[in-house]
Amino acid sequence: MAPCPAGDAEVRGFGVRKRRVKERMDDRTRQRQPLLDTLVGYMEARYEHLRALLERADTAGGGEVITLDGRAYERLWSRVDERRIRLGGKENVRVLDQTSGKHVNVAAAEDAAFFEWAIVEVLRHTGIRIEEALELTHLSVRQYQRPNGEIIALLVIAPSKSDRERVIPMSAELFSIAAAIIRRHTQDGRAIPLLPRYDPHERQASPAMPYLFQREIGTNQDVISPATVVNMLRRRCEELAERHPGFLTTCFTPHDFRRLFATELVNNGLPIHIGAALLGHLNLETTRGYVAVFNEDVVHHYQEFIGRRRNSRPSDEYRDVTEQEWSEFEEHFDKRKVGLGGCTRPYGTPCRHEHSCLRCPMLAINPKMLPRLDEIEEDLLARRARAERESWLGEVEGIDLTLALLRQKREETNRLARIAPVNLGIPSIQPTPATRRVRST
DNA sequence: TATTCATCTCCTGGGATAGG
DNA sequence: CCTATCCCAGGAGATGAATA
Repeated sequence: MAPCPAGDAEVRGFGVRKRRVKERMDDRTRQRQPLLDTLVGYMEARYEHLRALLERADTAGGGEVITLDGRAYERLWSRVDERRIRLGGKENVRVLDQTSGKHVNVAAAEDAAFFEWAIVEVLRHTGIRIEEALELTHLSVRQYQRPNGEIIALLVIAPSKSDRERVIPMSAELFSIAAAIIRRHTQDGRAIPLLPRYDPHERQASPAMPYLFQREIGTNQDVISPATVVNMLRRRCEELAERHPGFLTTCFTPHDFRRLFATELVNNGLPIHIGAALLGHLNLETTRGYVAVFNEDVVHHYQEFIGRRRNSRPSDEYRDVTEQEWSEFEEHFDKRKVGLGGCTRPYGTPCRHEHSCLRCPMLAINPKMLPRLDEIEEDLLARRARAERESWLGEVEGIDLTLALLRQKREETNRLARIAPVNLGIPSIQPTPATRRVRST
């Protein structure tokens, strides 16, 4: 098609309309940003509540009333349950929620709540598109070894919009979520079931793969569909609206987490081209479009970044990430060294759990840290013996506490190592320039 | 602007349950 | 054991946003 001449009536007003659309999306993100923590907290609390309820209702007899977090539930028992047991199965754990008067299948509700929590966590920690999230498989969780021997967990995102796969380093939180999903699927010692997934865009089913977001609905094992996630988020936001007025007019969609992720990254000082690599954008303008929410901040960061780069390489603005920049990004991990090993939280994000390294999930999952734990234990035992000789009672108590945590950590590490991809025969990868660089066109 | 893709919405079907 | 009903996930078309 021939290009339209400037001033053509057909394109007049197009720029204005684009700006209005952009303003609407920015406003959407601004509205949701302060609500994110509430939503995340609610999802987590809801899962914890149902998990505890399942634990207690499972052992309760029919008619027994269970009180949990101020809510009363009556354990139900029906003829169907007896029939299921007679047929060699297990009864459904159902309760009557005495507050709402509704029947709840606790086992199903707990399972749903787990995956609801997990998908929200994955979306907000990775900023990936909903389809990419649902396409994550066991094989997407990889590791690669830095030249210094350190292992970094990576998430391989299959392409959905562009045709290039991308690899993003996993934060401690993200890895613990992935491990929780894998652990849930493999808790009875079986591998993650291989399932085909229907792709609504391609209109065809994929080959059978160990999808992470799959669950049992009735007798069917199915991969969770995008519509399910949308509906789930709407239901949860509606529930929250009863207590939190902010949710009365605001509902989250999966894509909102992506906008929030992009905004947070850039506001935390991550160079925009690395942000683009993490988000899988081919064009920096796209990333800028996502994050130009807090305008002054972003413009400031962006100008500063462009300015620095102009000084060193005046004529080459939209270039690939250089080896040096990428190493700098990687070296950031080295700056996060703590007593017991390495903390691989994302670039530019502060740790909210200061002095809690022993309980940090990232520290537990790296089996390479085990010999180091042994060394530390020896050291602690020696210090304890001395403290005891000198009758420093407070010190002995403190060391005992640390020792207990350390042993718990070791046990956890061994347990996780059995299910973590590290030991599942998944090959390590060295990312090639093709998989780790920003492409600017 | 053209094209691709995300989201919404409505319909269908299957599982769970209660009651006969 | 059968059937009615409810609930919810999945499928697919429609609509509009995102992207190149």
